[in-house]
Amino acid sequence: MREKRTKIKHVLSNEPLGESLTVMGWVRTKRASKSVAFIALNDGSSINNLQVVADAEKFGEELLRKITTGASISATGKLVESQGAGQTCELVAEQIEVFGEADPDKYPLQPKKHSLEFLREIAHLRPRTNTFSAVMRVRHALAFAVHQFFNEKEFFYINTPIITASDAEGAGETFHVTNFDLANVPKNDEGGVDYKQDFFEKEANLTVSGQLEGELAAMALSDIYTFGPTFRAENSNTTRHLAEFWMIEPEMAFYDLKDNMDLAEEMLKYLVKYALDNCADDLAFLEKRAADEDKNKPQNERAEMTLTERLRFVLENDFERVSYTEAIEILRNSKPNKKKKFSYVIEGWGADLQSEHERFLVEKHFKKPVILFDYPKDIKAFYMRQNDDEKTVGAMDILFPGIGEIVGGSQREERMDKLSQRMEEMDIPAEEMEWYLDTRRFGAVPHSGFGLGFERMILFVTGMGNIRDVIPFPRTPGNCEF
RNA sequence: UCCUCAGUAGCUCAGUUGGUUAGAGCAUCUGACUGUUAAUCAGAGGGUCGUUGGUUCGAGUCCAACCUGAGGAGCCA
Repeated sequence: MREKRTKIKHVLSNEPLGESLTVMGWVRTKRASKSVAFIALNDGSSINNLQVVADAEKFGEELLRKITTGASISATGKLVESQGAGQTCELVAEQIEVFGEADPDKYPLQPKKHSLEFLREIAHLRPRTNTFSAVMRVRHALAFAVHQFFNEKEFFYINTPIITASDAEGAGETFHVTNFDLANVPKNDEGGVDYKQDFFEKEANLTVSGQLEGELAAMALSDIYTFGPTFRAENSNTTRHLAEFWMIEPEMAFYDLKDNMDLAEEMLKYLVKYALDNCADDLAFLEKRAADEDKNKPQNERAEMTLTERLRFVLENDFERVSYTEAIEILRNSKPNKKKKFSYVIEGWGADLQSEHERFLVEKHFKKPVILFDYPKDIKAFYMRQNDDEKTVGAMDILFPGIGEIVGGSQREERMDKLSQRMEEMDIPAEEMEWYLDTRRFGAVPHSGFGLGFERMILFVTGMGNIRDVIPFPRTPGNCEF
């Protein structure tokens, strides 16, 4: 029988000096001299390692040889005050068991800095690095905080389908779901694909948003949220797009656009605060990592604030709320616009904002998170509520420095006539969406909701630069390994 | 998908205007060292220079195509 193990996090925080205990984990490095070996052991419970001291004579060359970077061991011994600098306590091993060796000639992780690009190629091993274990712990904390936030607000967590049949949501290219033998796809009389013979007897795809189903639930439970995977078959190759990502989509009955913005801002701040309160060690590590990386950049590209300063700044300041119309005026009168520094010069009202414009507003003009609202209806989705000016809809996007759009939402059009008119104008096939339209036919109420890109949030909180490094196994065009 | 840049040892990189046997640091291995902190010191092994084709007496270096990666744009969360 093995002794019960203690997680290293608790060993380091409680420091039960003099007690005998067992720890288990993976070896980060081993430093050996003739008489004694020092093993830096990490079990993922914390960014910090526990130093295990192994007497060379006691354990012998054969055992110590197996203890290499990446090997997994169990060590039992007494926790004592450390004789060396660098740690306050250490475990003097009386017993060591090697669970699994890691051939040093083949194990790709070394006790040195690796590039994020290299680690992406070994995504199955990268959680064993400081950076990725820290990111994953923060990711967990944020996911937990999402549920806690909504639970405190008496929202209900609902699960919307991952496989859907309607392609009418207009949120981008979809992945098809089929049971067909692709080498021999059944055809109908017109020569098209005969979906009647497929598993669902109709065309099906992976969801691009849980919003429409979320609205159905909100029309009964008042306040709901979804938190699930989302799929977009867009050929996007950027630091902030994934083909498979996680999205949080609250939907609230009786909320207007302002209520919606209030909730989104409160939620983002709650998540940031939760991370600051609960992930201090990991954030300190990530802050240092980001600062080191910054040193390699030219002066003008370096961050003005450290990671935690940035998080506190978001927490302590109101987001700037500006209407699309005001934003266009600001942009039109801005220096880069007048000097034609923008690739897309703002001529007038109605233009879609390019990311250079969003960056200008967030990073140069306001220097804080910005909520843009009341967009022209022609550049937004069919379900957004039409304003009385007949030009704009009650949409809102939250823009974060360095990330861009982190939240996109709107007040939904609850008036049947307005909605069906808009659907017709935008060629949305109503016959596929009767179930959705029923919410407008029966007991329609004003309601609102938004979508928060979970990985984009993690990007902001961890200070990482590429969305592929904040999800364990990223799916992007041409990449579906692991 | 478009634009730009990159691909040299396990990793991170250097390699002059094309010119003999392609280098460094780290990692690995061997040895030294009574407590180290990405330990230190000494030595060793390790390369079809992304792929294919071309120019040339001669290509890591020049040209073309392709592959892979990164950054930016678009799409968006």
